[in-house]
Amino acid sequence: MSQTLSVQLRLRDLIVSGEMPPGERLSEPSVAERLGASRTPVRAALARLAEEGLVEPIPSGGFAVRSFAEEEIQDAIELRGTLEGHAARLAAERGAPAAALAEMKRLIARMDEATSPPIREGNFTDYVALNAHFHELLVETAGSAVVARQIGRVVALPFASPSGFVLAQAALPEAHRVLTAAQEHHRGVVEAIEHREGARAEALMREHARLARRNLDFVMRNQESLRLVPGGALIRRRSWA
Amino acid sequence: MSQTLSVQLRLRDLIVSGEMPPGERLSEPSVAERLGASRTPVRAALARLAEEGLVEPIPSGGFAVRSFAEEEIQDAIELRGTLEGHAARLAAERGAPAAALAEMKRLIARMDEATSPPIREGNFTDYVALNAHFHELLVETAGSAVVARQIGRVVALPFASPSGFVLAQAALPEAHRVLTAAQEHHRGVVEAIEHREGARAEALMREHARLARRNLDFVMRNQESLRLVPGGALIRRRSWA
DNA sequence: CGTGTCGGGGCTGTATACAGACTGTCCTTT
DNA sequence: AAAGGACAGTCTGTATACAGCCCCGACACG
Repeated sequence: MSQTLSVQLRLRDLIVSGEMPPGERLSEPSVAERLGASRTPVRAALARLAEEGLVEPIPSGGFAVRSFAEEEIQDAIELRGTLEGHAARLAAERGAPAAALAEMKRLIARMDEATSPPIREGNFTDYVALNAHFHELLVETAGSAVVARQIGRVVALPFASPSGFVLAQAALPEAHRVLTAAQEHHRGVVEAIEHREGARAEALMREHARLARRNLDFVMRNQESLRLVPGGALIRRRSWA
Repeated sequence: MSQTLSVQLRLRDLIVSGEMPPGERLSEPSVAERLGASRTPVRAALARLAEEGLVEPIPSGGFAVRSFAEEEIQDAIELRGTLEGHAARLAAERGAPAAALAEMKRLIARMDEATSPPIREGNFTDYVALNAHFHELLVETAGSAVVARQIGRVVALPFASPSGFVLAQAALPEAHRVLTAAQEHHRGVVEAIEHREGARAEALMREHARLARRNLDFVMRNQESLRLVPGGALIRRRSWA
């Protein structure tokens, strides 16, 4: 693995895990020393993280760890809904290969399994992986590199990803109801794509993303569950400074 | 201006103008020598252009000038329509400041002027500038940094921008009709935002982008007009290699 | 004549040196 | 005592040196 990639991944981990608090200045020399690399790969890694949106350039030069207003995350989630809706509509309008549809149904069935009793340890992480896979497959099925790339950029923000809040949601009293609704959306989208119902597929994915917004609402009222959200330490409550 | 930025802009010009043909390999030393900078800023500039999508990493290392399939551009334009529709809907739902609406109306009026007789030299370039400004203002009015950033990334591809085909469209026999339709869309969107009609605003912006797809269709059948399109040299006709 | 191997050239990734700009502090002056 | 200026430390932007890798071509051998 290249030094650049290594620095990028480790730095992202440090940020997302909250070890680097929002606002912390990241100077090239300090990061270089901390991660044991020279300035050149550190510089490249910082530039990429800035592209992702996890750090931002500050006026005095260099970068700082970003923080995110709750509204901003709501916007990002809704935007993901719109983009995934776009992808679903494309898949429906242009037709999806039977193999892709079958695979999506299989994933849905396995998510059903993972969320039905008996509840075992690790069921939720199984669900998270399956869910992520489902969403990726949906985007791929749309068959547009441009769209896939764009969605990838939105999802790069950890809390905007389709699985960002699923883990925290386990602590939610309505966890079961939300999961049932989510699975109903999944089923509906596949059916809509199969029947070439573009508008329905699009509407469903938009509504699907609203579940994440509900989860965010809840998590913001529950500081303990916030720690289960990747990047949760970067979220600032409504109206700080 | 920094060397990095200078190299980035000049290299982009060389690519978009067609001086660097698609497929041409861009090695750091060659670009550095050609543009009179050292490898360090060249490297940074290439990375940014890769982010924009104008160049792509090639397996043997380094980058090459990208080419774009017609379908890909159609996809990018439709995606822009969806995103601008999203922005318009947000503006409508959340309400737009009166000043922004007034400014948009003013821009529309000036576009009317620019497209009505007497046709002067430069009318079209006026229109292009006003149109670009209108679209930027619309995005800004949505009031979401996340959405603005995302749209900016799609629009970075020159032919996906709202004004990409307007200039070439001047050669189109239906130029006047298309412009009239576009202005009708502009008027309708402002009205919809003003009346808080989110769905209408969104639908109009989507339809608006379809005009660009029509223009692309035409331009692809008219090699001369293709040269008026920024980045036209990068477009490859349906099914090359 | 075809194939395999060896060598050279060029390229990327990385480290590091250096110049200019900036920030923050401390001292001096009013 | 407060304000302004000078200085030191640090940072970024840039250039450049160096190592390892890959690709291509040439040459020799079967």
